[in-house]
Formats: sequence, C-alpha cells, structure tokens
Amino acid sequence: MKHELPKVYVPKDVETSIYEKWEKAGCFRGHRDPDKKPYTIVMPPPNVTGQLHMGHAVDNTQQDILTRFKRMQGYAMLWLPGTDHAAIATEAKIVGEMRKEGLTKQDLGKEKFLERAWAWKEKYGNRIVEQLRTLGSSCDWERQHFTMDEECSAAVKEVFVRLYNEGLIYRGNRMINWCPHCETSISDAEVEYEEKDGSFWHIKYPVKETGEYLELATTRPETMLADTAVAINSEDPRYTHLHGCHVILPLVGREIPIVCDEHADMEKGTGVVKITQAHDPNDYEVGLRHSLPLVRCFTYNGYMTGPADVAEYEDLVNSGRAADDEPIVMDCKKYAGMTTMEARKAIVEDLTEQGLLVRVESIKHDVGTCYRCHTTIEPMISKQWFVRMKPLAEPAIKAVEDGEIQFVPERFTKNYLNWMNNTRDWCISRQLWWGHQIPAWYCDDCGEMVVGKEAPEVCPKCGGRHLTQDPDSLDTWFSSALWPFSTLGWPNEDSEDYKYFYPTSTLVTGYDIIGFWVSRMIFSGIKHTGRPPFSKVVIHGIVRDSLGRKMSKSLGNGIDPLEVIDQYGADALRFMLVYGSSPGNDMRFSEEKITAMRNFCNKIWNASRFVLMNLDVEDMNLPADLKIEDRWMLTRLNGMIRSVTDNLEKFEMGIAAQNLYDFIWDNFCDWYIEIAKTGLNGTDKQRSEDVQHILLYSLTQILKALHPFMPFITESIYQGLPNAEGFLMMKDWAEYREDLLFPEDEAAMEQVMDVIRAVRVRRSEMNVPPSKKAHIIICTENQAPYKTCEDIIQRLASASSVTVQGEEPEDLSGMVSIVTADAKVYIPMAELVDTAKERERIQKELEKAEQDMAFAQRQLDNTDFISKAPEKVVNSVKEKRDKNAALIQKLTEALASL
RNA sequence: GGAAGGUUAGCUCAGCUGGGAGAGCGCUCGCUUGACGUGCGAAAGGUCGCAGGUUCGAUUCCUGUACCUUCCACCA
Repeated sequence: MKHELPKVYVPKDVETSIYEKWEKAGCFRGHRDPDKKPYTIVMPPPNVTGQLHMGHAVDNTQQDILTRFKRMQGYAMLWLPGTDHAAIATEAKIVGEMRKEGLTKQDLGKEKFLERAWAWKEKYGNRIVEQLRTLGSSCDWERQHFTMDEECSAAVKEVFVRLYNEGLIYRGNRMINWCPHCETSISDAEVEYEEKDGSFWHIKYPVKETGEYLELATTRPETMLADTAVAINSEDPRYTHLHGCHVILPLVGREIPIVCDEHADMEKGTGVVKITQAHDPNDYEVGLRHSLPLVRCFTYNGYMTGPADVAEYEDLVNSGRAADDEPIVMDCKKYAGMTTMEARKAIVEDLTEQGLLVRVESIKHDVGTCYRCHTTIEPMISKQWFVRMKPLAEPAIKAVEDGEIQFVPERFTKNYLNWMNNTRDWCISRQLWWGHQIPAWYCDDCGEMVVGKEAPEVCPKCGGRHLTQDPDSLDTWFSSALWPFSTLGWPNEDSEDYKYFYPTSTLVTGYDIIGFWVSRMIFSGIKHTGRPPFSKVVIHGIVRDSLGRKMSKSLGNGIDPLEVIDQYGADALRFMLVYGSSPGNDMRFSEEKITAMRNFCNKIWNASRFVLMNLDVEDMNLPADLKIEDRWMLTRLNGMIRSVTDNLEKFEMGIAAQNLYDFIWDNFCDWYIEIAKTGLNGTDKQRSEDVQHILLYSLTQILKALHPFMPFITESIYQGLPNAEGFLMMKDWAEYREDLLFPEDEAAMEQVMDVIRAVRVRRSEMNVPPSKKAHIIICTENQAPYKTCEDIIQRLASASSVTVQGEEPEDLSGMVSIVTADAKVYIPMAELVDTAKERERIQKELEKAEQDMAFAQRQLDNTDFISKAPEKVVNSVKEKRDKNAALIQKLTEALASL
C-alpha cells in the first residue's frame, strides 16, 4: 500500500478544513479534570476597533505554541479568548465614521449612539475572532468573553463598589490630563510625549509695590489670563526685596501675589515662574501649598472661556469658593471664544504692543499628547474619579520582588517596578458613552451620592425618588485589569472554572503594555482574589518593518498578517514570527524570511511524501536490529526532542524553532533520508521494512515536536499516516527515550560522514560531476563502521565501489588522496591528478593541521592551564592535539607518496 | 535627568551557566542523484563597536566609553 501526496504543499487546501475539524471535535475545550494539573492562559483581548495586525499575530502565535505544547504534555489546558471594548479607541472610530455622515454624538443621542456601538462591536469583534482562527489559535471559543459582557460587567461593579467602600476610590477635583479632541480625561499613562517645535516667550510683569518689572518666560502665554501668582525662590538674592509684594497681571489688570516656592529654580532663566494653578500640574501643586484660588480660562473643548461659561458657574464665583473645589471660571473678554491657539497669537500681539514682550526664543520641547488621537493634552482641573494607588501598589510590588510573579526575560521586572513605584492616583473616569457607566447615583433633590451595584430606589438621605446615574464611564483598562478572574466567574468564588483554573499560569504580552495592563492586573488580582493572577509574564517584542520602523497606519508600512497567511500559509507565518527571535526583543518582518519558512514547510511536506511513498508497513515499531546510521539518527532525534522541550519550558521559542529547523533539514532530510534510500531500495526485504519503521517512527516524533509551531501542516501529514489515530493535536508530546541514545555509534557515524564530506569536497574542487563515479579505497585501523556503511558511502560520495582495508595500496601513482582524522582515502583518477596541485593542496592542509596542533600544544605546555582548567577541557585539548598529530602524519605520508 | 536593550558574515538575526564563532537570505562554483529546483553538493566571507580589568583562557563576566533604539521623569 503506497500513499500519495501532492508534490507541493498548498496550505490553503488544508488549513480551513483542519481547523473546523478540530473545533467540531472539541479539541480546544478546556476540561476541568481532577486528575490533571491545570494550565491557564488568558488571551490579551484584542480591541474591537480593528483587525488583526502583526502584533496580535506574534502574541497569539506564542500563546498557541505554549497552549499546544502544554496540552500535549498532559495538562488540563485552558486558553481563554476574548475581546476588549476599548472605550476611547472604539468611540473615536465610531465618531469618525459618523462624521463622514455629517453626524455628531449629540445629534444621535446616547441611546442611539450605543446601539450603533454595539453593532460595531458585533461586526468587528466577530471579524477579529475569525482572523484569530485563521492563525490556528487553539483557544476555547465557548469560554470567549467580552469586557462589557454580563460577567465582566458584574465584576467591574463589584470591584468599584468594594474599592469605594474601602476608600480606595474617591471623587474630587484634581489636575487631570484632558484631551480637547476626545473631550475626555485620560490617565497619566495615556499621555504620550512628542517632541515639537515651540517658542519660549519672555514677558515682563509690573510689580505693584516697586514699579519695577519682573521678567519671566513661558511656552504657553495664553494661560497667563488665569495666572494666580508669580513664584520666586526664597533663597534668591535678586528678589529678597519683593517678598510679600504683588504683580499686576498684564492684559487682565488683576493683582496677584508674589509667593516664595521651591518650584522656582534660581538656575533657570530669571528664576521667576508664573503660576497658572488650573492649567499646569506643577503650578497646581504650588497653588495647593499657597492656597491660591483656582482660575480656569479654557473650556473643555479647547476654547477660551467667556461670559457664557461664567454664567454657568456664576453661583460658584459669587459664593467665592476656591481651593480644591470647583475652579472659578473667568471671562476672557476680548479673547473669549477664541481657540487656545488663536488666543496665544492675540495675546502675544497685545503684549508686544504694550512693550511687555522682551524676546521670543525658539525651542524644541516634549508636549503631552493623547495616545489615541495625538492631540495636545491640556492639563485641567476637573471633577473625576480616582483610584488611590499607594495601598494597592505595595503588595503588587512585593509579589514581584518576592518572586511570586516572574517576568521573562527577567529584565522587565525593573520596568514593572519602576512603573509601580512611581504611579500616582489613577484617574478612572472618562467622559465617554461607550464603556461601563460609573455605578454612582446622585439625588436630584438633595445631591446625595450613592454608590452601589444597582440603582437605588430612593435617596437614603432625603427619600427622594429621583436619582440620576453619573454620566461618566470607566477607563477601559479598569475592566481589563480584572480579565484573569472576571472571565472565570469571579466574583462568584464558588464558580467551578474559577476554583480550578485560577490563578492562571502564564501571561504572554508585549512590553508596551506592562504599565497599562500587566501592572493593573497584578494589583487587582492580589487585592480582589488574594492571589497574584499569574505566576509568569512572558514578554515579547514588537514586529517592525523590514527597515526596522514601527508598523503604523500613518507610515502605511503595516503588513497584513492575513495577506501573508493567504500567500504563504499560517504555519510559515507562525514559524517566521518565532524562528530566530529571542524573548523581549523586537523582530523585523522580511519577505525573504517568510519565503524561507514557506520553503521549510515544503521541505517537511516532501520529506513526509517520501516516507509515505516508500511505506509498506503500518506501524512504527522500532526494529531490534539497529544499524549504526539508525542509531546515529535516533540519538540525534532524541537530542532534538530534549532540546525543544527544554527550550519551550524556558519560553525560548526561538531556539526551539531553530532546533527543529536544523534537525529536520540537516539530520533527517539531508542525511538520514538519503542514507535510508539504500536500505529501502536494497534486496534485503527485512532491512527495507526496518528502515520504514524507523522513518515512520521518526516522522511521527518530528510531527509531534513541530506541531505547536506548525499545527496545520503537521496535522495534515499526520492524518495521512497509516498509524494515525484521532488528532495529532490531542496526542502525547514527543517522547524522549533514554534507551535510544547511542553516543558511541553517533560518533563513529560522524567519522563515516566525515569521509563522505571529504570526498565530496575533493570532487568538487576537481570539478568532477556526480555522474562520473570512481572507486574509493578507505584505509583505516578502525574498519568496522566504514565496512557496514559501504553502500551508503558509495551512494553519497558518488562512488562506483568502496573498499575498506587496513593497509595502504601498494601503487599510489595516479591516486587522489584524501585525509580525515580517522582515515586515508584514495581514489584512482589518474586522468584528473595534477601532482603539482595535489602537493600544494596537501601542503596547505598540513599547515592548517600544524597550526592547530601548535595551538593545542601551547595550551598544554601552560602549567597554569593544566592545573587550573577543568579536566574535561584539558582532555579535549589533548584529544585535539593527538587528532592533529595523526593527521599530520597521514598528510606527510601522502605528500611523500606523490 | 533615570533606566533598559542593541552593536557578531554583504543584509536580517541566533549564540544556554567563559574553553579558538552559527543560521537564513544574497554571492561564487558544480549538479535533471528515482521526496522536494520552494531542491542537492561545495566554496568564499567575521581582529564578535572601542578601551581597560578579572581569569590559565573573554564574543561570553566586570568597569568605562562611542553610536543606535526604546521606556520613564522633566524642561515654568
């Protein structure tokens, strides 16, 4: 019975149908098996905003490799998938889509907007899930979650209420980062700094008491309208006489104090700083120290405030409240209604006119921008919800310091600790509609605030029946912080999944979201479940383009993984993404690399095709009688399996992939299959069957070890094997067998291979085509391995016949001689021998051998080396010296015989 | 300002706990060898950024330094 496969591997023909079969058979399901150990991975949920990109491809390939490996090793494996609502990103996309139709959020109203958002989620959420399937992701789709589904939302409310009740969530007016484009607050983490060209305006403020002018500089002159003080350093000798004085704010005419504060740096500029408490984070701190009033001159959508805005806050202004309460809104009069940029221009002009502008300096400086829309951030005072970080961060720092959670590679620990140690209170409220609405209600009658999981019936304070929910929603990372347990049934701690699969085992993600996500999962997990949510964090780099640039939409250099899969197959893409990569390091995408991996797929396909074409047997029982070449191959095979296993355990997928590549291409294909041809086509029927058994055994082991990396091609080949049962993906992991290690035979076989290589080199040097066969005489003291391999040598070294003997031929004239460490080889090829050239060549080899021996000898003459180096090393150097000594002797003889 | 990573063949990158450097692609030469030309065989190509130090021995460990990349903080 012979098996046939097409000559070229066509991934498209098999991938979709194999995935469907796996899924239909329930292969991806995670089962709670009390007899097994659980291994859990939660998928970093892709945003529902877009489609699969290379970042997802790396992330999910690595997770799938781990998942398939652990599943085959016999763990109760759960890989839990899902998607993220990505509040700000999704809302921005939908708003953008609406803008094209000439609609705004306000036109639509919240209810209709949310309908639209859910429709969006359905469409794009499903699309990305489909795309993860094409990659081969073996996750449990029946446990798929969405950060805004019922379970996750319940967890969010539970956490919010708990933290609020403990005083770890509070609401208040604080300095926050405001995106005028998205019209929402964002957290410190969501601000990205970009270097931009700017100016430094030097301005003079008149001092009321002395009439002199104080010079100061600012990058944002438009904020001066809301200045509430000017700060100097109390130590500054230039200004001692001004302590307790005031300046008259130009353009506004308001009298503001000169305060002494450490924030004013004597070394910088004139040592004088204007204080705009409401629009600068540092100034805000100064303002708190000096109890300055909060004056706001910007609206939340990027304009200068005017009478209308004041009217809104009239009561506040009239009541004279200040400090940490609502800011006073000023009427910018002439500038009211201008954008901040228009106001900047106008103010600079006016200052110039009044002779108060000293000079303008061009500078480059980093400006905070919104990480989603890259609009310049305005620091603003705003009433928002915050998470008090310090008490949460402490145990999260300890868990990592104590090694309960380990980062791979280890260096990212520092990155994490740096983040955690410096984190400030987390602003969690967003002025967005798409997201978890904050579970807080305000009594319409008395203003009382009620926080709870459900809407209260009546106001607990006044009994009022009308309560309005806080319109703000939560930062998207608030819900993803709970992902490892909210997806497993928490807060129901009796949930079977939660009890069995939590804490999860390994988190695989990119270094770019350690702060955003990893750190928040860690402190949330510890706080709410009492345990770290995972024990290992495996960090990978990002995929760059072939020039090393980050892939981005603006550059248009993104490579679509789906197109790559379409053209080369998912296996080739997956292998490319791990082959030759190392943990935590970025990698480049290149067309050449993906082609190479496609070629590797084809190589595997054809090697399998060869095995199947020659197969009469149906099982893979290894024969009792193993020849030297079989022992060599099996030893190598076991070595590969050991190494791949060890490297996968260490999350060194790049090295594991190389082990597989090298073994399959070099050892298995180039050597063993070529060797096997003599056995398969020989007259010895028993030997032919033995070889078939060995080939089938080896191929099966190879397919198993390769399966996590290349699930499709391995499964598809496996299904064609006569010994196939069920699915490869559900089989046990490749077996490492101590009883199949034969180091001595392996070494002996290497010597035989050395002879083959040496003959090939010589023939190639002399330009002898493979079709021209010649007799080979091998002279050695150690004849046995060569004798048993005569037919192999004949085939692989293009020989007409092979003779192995102890003594050298009597007549050496017309002989080409070749020397290996273990043997001398002669080929009678009189017509090809050029004595002068031969002499030159042997002379060269002799020099090399002499150099090598001298090097070894020098080491051995060094008494320090002999006494201090480990015995193993000394012995290997001795071996090298002896080997070269033998070689020199043989070469000298060969030279003499010419 | 603080921190991390990188610097190895023409290009892109591996290299575990120190014992005379590897792969893919490219280049050169030779091959219709009965799985594969998406292939086979062979060759060329590296003072492992620079300078010190530790060591019998350093691409590997330590210190310093140059250049590149990234993250964090900050620049009124």
